[in-house]
Amino acid sequence: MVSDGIDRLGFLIHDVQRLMRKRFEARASGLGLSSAQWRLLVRVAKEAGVAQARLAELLEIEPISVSRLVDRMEEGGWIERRQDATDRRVRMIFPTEKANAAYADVKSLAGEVYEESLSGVSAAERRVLIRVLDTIVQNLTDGETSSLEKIKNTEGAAA
Amino acid sequence: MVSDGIDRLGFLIHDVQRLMRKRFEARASGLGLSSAQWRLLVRVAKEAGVAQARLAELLEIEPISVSRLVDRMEEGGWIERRQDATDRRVRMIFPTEKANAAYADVKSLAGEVYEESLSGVSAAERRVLIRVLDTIVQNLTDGETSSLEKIKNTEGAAA
DNA sequence: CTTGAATAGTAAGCACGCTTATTATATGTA
DNA sequence: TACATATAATAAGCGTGCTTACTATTCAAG
Repeated sequence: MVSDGIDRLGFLIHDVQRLMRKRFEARASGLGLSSAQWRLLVRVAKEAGVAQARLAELLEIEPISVSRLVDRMEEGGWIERRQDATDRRVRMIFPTEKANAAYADVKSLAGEVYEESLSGVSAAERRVLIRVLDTIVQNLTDGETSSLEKIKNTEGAAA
Repeated sequence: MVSDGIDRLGFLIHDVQRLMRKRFEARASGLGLSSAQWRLLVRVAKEAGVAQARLAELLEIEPISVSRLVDRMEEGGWIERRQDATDRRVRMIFPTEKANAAYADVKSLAGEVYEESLSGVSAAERRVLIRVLDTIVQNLTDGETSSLEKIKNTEGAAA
């Protein structure tokens, strides 16, 4: 137990997240999509017309962060804001044709990054990895379940 | 293989990193140390007098990021810049007494966050987790080994 | 209907990462 | 020695997250 490596968990997770994001963005740089934009796009693709506030819940970031992310993605031609007819406070978000066209490409690109990441890792180890990461998310989400409990986050996300 | 969850790896890693950072910073908020500052402090504690450029290598961030992080940490009274006598370009970084005093506390605090994260995860699963994460770091670090190969990153980091 | 609370979105300003460019200093070679 | 190159640190400006505070709009209670 002296050196099980758990004391490096934070550094490890941080490094893995950083390296995966970096590699993804290097691959996707030709498209002009960052990983944050890709995460948002996945949600919008599955739920066209979603309101920004709902996106903030789904992505678990603050509404203001969605606001500015959507600003840049609208400028980039990835999404489109439309007024809701019945509630004038709401901006509905739709993917553009450009986004729909890029979707499959970027998804398979993300898959490539995952495969490169997991080179030399057995199927059994992969299952443990995913299960443990799911557990960590659950453990750390308890206690701030207020706005999250209603989110069905388990329907296969793509990246 | 249809639904092994690997297609969620990026999202999972991202979520875990975000949640762990958030919880750590909530705990450490009383001290005024962010997780980025804590990472830097761990390095400086082990290698007092290290140059900023070396810190950038160790932390695997850009020198300019170190520069501004060090600015804020100097303002916060965590570290101190000193001129190198033999090379006037170099600023050597030293931890302050305040940093040394807080070190053990923050380290055990980080350990608490890890334990909360891994609640319900067996010792065997923890070993797999750490080993797989190490493998991912290795897989994704290959090919950009230019400035990293000389870094002994394996001497037990604390958080 | 009117008023007060809740909700959707944005603004301003900060932390921490980045790229690109600049300044100061060392170093290696003609 | 002198000049070209390399290195250490910083500046400027951007992306993506945050907190706090604001406006516009809707909804609920009286």
